[in-house]
This record gives sequence, C-alpha cells and structure tokens, in this order.
Amino acid sequence: MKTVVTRTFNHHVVKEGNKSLVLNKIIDCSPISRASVASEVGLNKGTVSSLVNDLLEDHLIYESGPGVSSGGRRPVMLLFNDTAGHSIGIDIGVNYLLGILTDLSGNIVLKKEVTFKDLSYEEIEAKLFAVIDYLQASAPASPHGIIGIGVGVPGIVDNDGSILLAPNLNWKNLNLQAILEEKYSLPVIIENEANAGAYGEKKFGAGTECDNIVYVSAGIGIGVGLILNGELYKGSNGFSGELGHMTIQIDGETCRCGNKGCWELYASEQALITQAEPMGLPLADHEEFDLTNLQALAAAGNKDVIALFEQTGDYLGVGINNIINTFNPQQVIIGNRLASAKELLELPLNNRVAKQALWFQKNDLEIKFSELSTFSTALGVAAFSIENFLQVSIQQKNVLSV
Amino acid sequence: MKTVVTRTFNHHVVKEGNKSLVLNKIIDCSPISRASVASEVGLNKGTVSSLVNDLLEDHLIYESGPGVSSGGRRPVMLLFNDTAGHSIGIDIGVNYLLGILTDLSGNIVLKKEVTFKDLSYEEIEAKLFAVIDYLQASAPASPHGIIGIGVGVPGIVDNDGSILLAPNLNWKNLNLQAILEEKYSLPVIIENEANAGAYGEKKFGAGTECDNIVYVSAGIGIGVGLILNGELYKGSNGFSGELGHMTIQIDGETCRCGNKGCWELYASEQALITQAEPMGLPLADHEEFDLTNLQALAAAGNKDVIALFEQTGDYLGVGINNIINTFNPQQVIIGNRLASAKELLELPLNNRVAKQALWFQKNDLEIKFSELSTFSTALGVAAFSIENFLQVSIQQKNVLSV
DNA sequence: AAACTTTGTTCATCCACTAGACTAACAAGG
DNA sequence: CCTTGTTAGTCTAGTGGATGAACAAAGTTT
Repeated sequence: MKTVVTRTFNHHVVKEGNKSLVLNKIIDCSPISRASVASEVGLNKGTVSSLVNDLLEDHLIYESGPGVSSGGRRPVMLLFNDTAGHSIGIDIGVNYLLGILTDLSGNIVLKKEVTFKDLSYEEIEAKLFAVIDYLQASAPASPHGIIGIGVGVPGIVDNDGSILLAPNLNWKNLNLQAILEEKYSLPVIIENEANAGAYGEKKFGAGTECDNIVYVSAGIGIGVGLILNGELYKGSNGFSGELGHMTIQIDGETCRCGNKGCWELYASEQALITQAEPMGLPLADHEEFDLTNLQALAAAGNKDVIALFEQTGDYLGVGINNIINTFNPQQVIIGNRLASAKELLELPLNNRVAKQALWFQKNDLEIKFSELSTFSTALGVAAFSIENFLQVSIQQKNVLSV
Repeated sequence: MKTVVTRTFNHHVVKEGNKSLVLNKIIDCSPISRASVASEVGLNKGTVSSLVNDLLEDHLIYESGPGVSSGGRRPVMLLFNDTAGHSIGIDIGVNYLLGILTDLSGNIVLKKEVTFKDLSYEEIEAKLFAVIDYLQASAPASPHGIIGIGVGVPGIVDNDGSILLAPNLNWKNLNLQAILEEKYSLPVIIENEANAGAYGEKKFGAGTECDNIVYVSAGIGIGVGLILNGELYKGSNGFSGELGHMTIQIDGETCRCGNKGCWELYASEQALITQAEPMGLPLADHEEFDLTNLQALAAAGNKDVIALFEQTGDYLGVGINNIINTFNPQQVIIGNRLASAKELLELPLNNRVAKQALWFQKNDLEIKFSELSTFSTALGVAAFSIENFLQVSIQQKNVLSV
C-alpha cells in the first residue's frame, strides 16, 4: 500500500498559510495595526481581523493601547507576545555545557554554563539534566510554558535526532532525542553544532535579511552550517557541512580521518595548538596550550605567535574562498572559538580572499565574525523549537475545529 | 512605498496547487484513472473530476480507451499529452552548438548539431538563429506550438539571464535572453551549462528520484550544478558551482584565474591536454591534442596515456570527495566531455573516494557518469521551459476566470 | 438474473476569503 | 460646538472551491 505523501490544498491550508503571514508580519513589524497588516500583507481587512482574533485567543499576540492617529481613528496596536512561552537551548561543547532560556523572540532570559574535562557520557548527561532542570524550574510562568528543548552537539547527527558520532566527546550511536523526550515529555531537537549556529545567525544574528549564509564553526575542528535558499540544508542523511575534511593540499599531512591535507589541519584551534607546541613558548605552571593563552601571548607581543595566527587566518581564507566559489553566498560568518581571535585573523583572511576570489563573487559578499559570540549554537537550537512551536500553534486551531 | 512581495493564500492558490498535484500524478503514473488519482493524491473524487476537465480543455492530458476492470466499471485512462507543445533546448559549447526539439516529456524529436572553431559572437549568433529557425520550422503541429527556448552556455549567467562572462567563447556582458525574446517572441531562459545539466539529470536522467544531486560538468574546465532540496541552487547572484576554481593544492600551479592549485588544473580535459603535450605522443598530421585522440591512444594501449587518465580520475576523486563532504548528496553525476572516458576514469575515481570518504557518507551514495550523455545540458534547458509552461498553463485558467 | 464492485458525475453543504457597507473614533476648520 | 473628512475595525452578503453522499453507469461474480 502506498501511503499518501503529498499534502493536498484546502481551506485549512489557506487559513494556516495566511495566519502564518499575519503572525510573521506582526513579529517583524510590531507594534502594527490590523489595517497596516492588511495593506502590507495584501489580505482583506476582515480576513486579518478574523485571523488576529485567533492569534489573540492563542496568546501569541496581544493588543497594546491605541497608537497615534494619522488623521482618523486611532489604531489598536498589535504586538508579538514574546513571553507566551520559553525555549531551552543547550550547547554541548568538548569541555563545556552552555544552557540558555529564551523567550519566543530569542532574548536570553537566563543562562547557565558548566565547564568540565574528560567526562564520560553518564557524567555529562547528569550535568545536562541538572542544567535543564534548573532552567525549567527558573522559567517565568507563561501561557505555554517551556515549548521545547534543543541541543547542539559537536558531531554527526542523522535525520532522526541520533548522534552517530561525536569524536571529541567519544559518543557513538546515541539517541539523545529519545532520552530527553522520555524524561521531559517535551519536543526535543538535536542538531549539529554548526547547523544550529548557522540557524542562530540567520534568525537572531547578522544574517536575518539573507537567504544564503555559510556559517563556519571554527573550534577544535571545523564544521560548516549552510542556510541555502532561506532554509537549513542538511544533505540526504543530515551529514552536510563536513568541510573540515575538505582537501586543500593533496599531499599534505595526514588527518585523524585518514585523509591528507584536510582544511582543519591548517585552520582550526587544534592546528594552532599543534603548531605552537614545538615552539618552546612560555606557559604558566600546569597549563596546557589552548586558544586563550595563545591569544594572551599574541597580545603580549610575541611575534612568533602573532605570525602563527596570521598563517591560520590565511589558511582560513583558503577554505572560505572555496566556500565562496561553491555557494556564492551573501554572508560568510565565522563562529565558535576562533571567532574570539577576530583581531588577529581578520586581516590575513581578508587579504587571502581579496587576492583569490573571482571578481564577480566579490559583490554583495560579506565576511563577518559572529555577532552572537558564544551563543550562536544555543540560540540556534532554541530557535528550532520556537519555529516548530509557532507552526504547530497555527495548525492546532484548525485541527480542533474539524 | 513597500510593494507586496508575499503571496497570500486564497481559492486560486488552492485550485492551482491541486491541479498541479493532479497533473504531476498523471505525468508520473500515466495511464491512470480519475479514481486512482483521487485515492493516491488524497483528493475527493469530485474535485479530481473537475480538475481533470480543466486539464482536458487545455489539451495537457487526454483520455484513452477504457482500462481493465478490477471487479467493477472499467476506468477511463488519462494520459499526459506529451505532444501538446514542444521545447527548444540549445547547448552552446566552446566549439559546437547542439540544438534539440523535445516534447513535453523530454523526448528528443529532432536534433541539429554544428561544430566550429574560433568564431566571433556574431558568427555564432548567426548559427544559433539558423538552428532555432530550423527546429521551429520543423516542429510538428501542436495545440501550444513551441513553448519556449532554453540556452545553456559555458559561462557565468546572472539572475537576469545576462551572460556576464564566457571565457572560452570570449563573451562578456551579453544579454542573450533579451536578444532571443525580441527575435522570437517566446519565453527564453539562459542558464549556465552545468546548472542546466544538473537539472536535465534530475528531470530526465539518473536522478529523477533524488532531492540532492551534484552534477560535475567536466569539460575544458569544470563547473558544477547543484540540485539541493529538490531544486536548483544558484546562489545569491547565480554564481554558485564554480568548483573548478576550488583550491585542492595550496602551493600548486597557477591557474588562469590567478589562483594556485585549482581543481580544474588537475582534473579537466584541458589538464589532460596540457600534460599530454610534452609527452611526445604520435599524432596524425595537422591534428591537435584533444580528448578524442587521447582516448584513441589509450584504447590502442599506450601506457603513458592510460596512466594519465588514471591520474586524472584520481584527481577527479579528490574534488568529488570534497563535494561529498560538503553536500552529503544522494548522487554525484559526472557529465560533459570527460564522461565519455568513463572506462578509463571510473576505477581510479572510485578508489580515491573509497579510500577518502568519511564512512557515514558512503551509505546511499551513488557516483555515476551521465546517462543522458551529451544531451544533459540541452535537455536541462528544454526542461526549464517545459516546467515554466506547465506552471503558467495551470495558472492561466484561474486568472481568466476572475 | 441477482448481488456486488468500481468508476465517475451531480448536488447540497461547508469554509475561508473578498468587497463593500457600516460603525467607531479621531483631526481640522469654521 | 458642530460639521466635514479620514482612518480603523466590524459585519454581512456573496463567491469559489473542496467535501461527502447519493446516484448512475458499467463492469464482475455467483
């Protein structure tokens, strides 16, 4: 038996679509009157009134006092009800766990960060539960409560929310989505950290106006999140964006993935550390090399370290140039740990791109460092939940009224 | 003033959407009865009947004799009216011009090929007009006649149909779309040759079932066409897929684009020729090196040439591996001139990918050589016109009835 | 021949959008 | 203060298209 996969069109679809148009208009332009929504979206005034009433009933929007008159009756202003619910976003890093609670506009109302080192899955899971419990308990009261949990992980996530592999955490084949949904009875989304970061930047960061954004998450390794034609591109199985293992030097050094000359051997935090180690640099007792103390050394004027950053920025540029040739994006956003070294990396990176990029690619192209700083991923996964929640909220009314 | 950009939902949209579902079902499954369409698409029988009547009036489908009974009244079978119109597709290469006339299913009814060398734009334009005139004049009579002209060119085409640059033809800033629309008063589409090829494979070739396809057009240079999430991805300005200039060897040779180590320096027809020239190979009088005589030499058992092809296949694999890591596609299709050397290239290419690709990328991944052989591009541009025509046909009725 | 199946049409009903009338609320001018 | 004009929002009748059910048409099975 072939099941029906296509979605047919009927008045439910029409209403849902228009409701979504109205809601998005209010979110983007609040405060706004019914009349303005109608004229700007292109719907009839009556239609808008009716849809607005539905949205009011769902507490997704609210009316504020009358606005200013433009020569006639004063309009009733409509606003998006930011705080009708809250979303939990978790960013699990190699040695930290960042949890945030956001309202429906992505404003961070609460954050909780834990750092650790070399923990087992069970230990990290305990910390994860603790953070979620804390955020859930501390969330302000609201009509819809916690509307979902999103988790970003540094690894390969398939389309079912299973973490196939998180090499730096030593996780394999872990269905974190099922575990969390079971425990919290809430919608849960697990997503690759770079994909989430890209979505975060698209929704709340530098790229709100753009349809084609490439987010380069440069940390210990390099992952890439892709927003193409306005939506997240995940590939057939969810494994797109593994650009850290793009070959940029056929006969280069061997990578832990088994290949030679992978990009992340040249342009990641690990690359910096590996190259710094044999340099005999001064370090405080018991400290290991990491980005932070290398940045300190550079700030102190150590020329070797500065040169190292410049070299890394140049190599970042090589890969980003490949990205530009591939995607012709409007924005390339560099995020994750290396984004904090913007001052050291930006100039050599831009020089490389200026020298290499094909002339026609340079128009309208922006290369930026993340605006959301360390929150891109957490905000991104929180945004996934919000997006789903709003979509379902708009549908439900129709389903119930059938 | 802000113009209305969003499209609101109303009855027309519903009807248009359902009509499209019905038509596509008939195209995919013809012959098929009204009853089957209804149950498989999920629409009411009456709705389907009404929409089918519209489609019959437009000559987009037709009824054949009754089908076989399955225990009741015999169904009236519906078929897509292939020959309700014809589409012209032109593939302009560096030294050839291929024109085809197809029916609405992409069957080639007529073809006309011209070869040339070092012609000016004006000379090529004359040949282009001649081919179009010939195809137009020879097209069988049909209710809708010629429904559009599509042209694929080896160059950079922006979103307005202007050819910004076709380096191997020496064309610059040429609005071929305007020229052809003016002359023929038909809808004209100009598209990059690789993008068109990708679309051709998606519509009529190996990739009809796949949503994520990467088409590698390996000719004198390398261009890549991307089908992502089921649709052609063109980038913000239409310049995506310039993967021929992806760096795969940072300190490699210098390319004509000014950069070093570009992929097409290692894995294109030009790469083969450049490497073959100093080898002192035997050639017939007055002949220059090209793919054809190199293939002949390889077929004759020349070990140096065979090794050259193997090396090229290996390098093709390097870039394709980068593509796999980037896109996690279901299919990678190699097209254009080098596809004809499948026997020589396939093994080393597959070896390289087998050795390099990350393990989780290998599932469900197919690497193929083009099924449509030299027609990918011409069929692709013809398909663009067909797609547009069908979409407009479905709309028109609604617009008229307002 | 009678009973059952399947196909396709017809018709009354429902739902959501639209146009336009209407009410409410305001500004400006005499 | 009242009148005129303008804008905001509601209300109502009308319309288009999907739906479900009844029905006619044309088969098969027993």
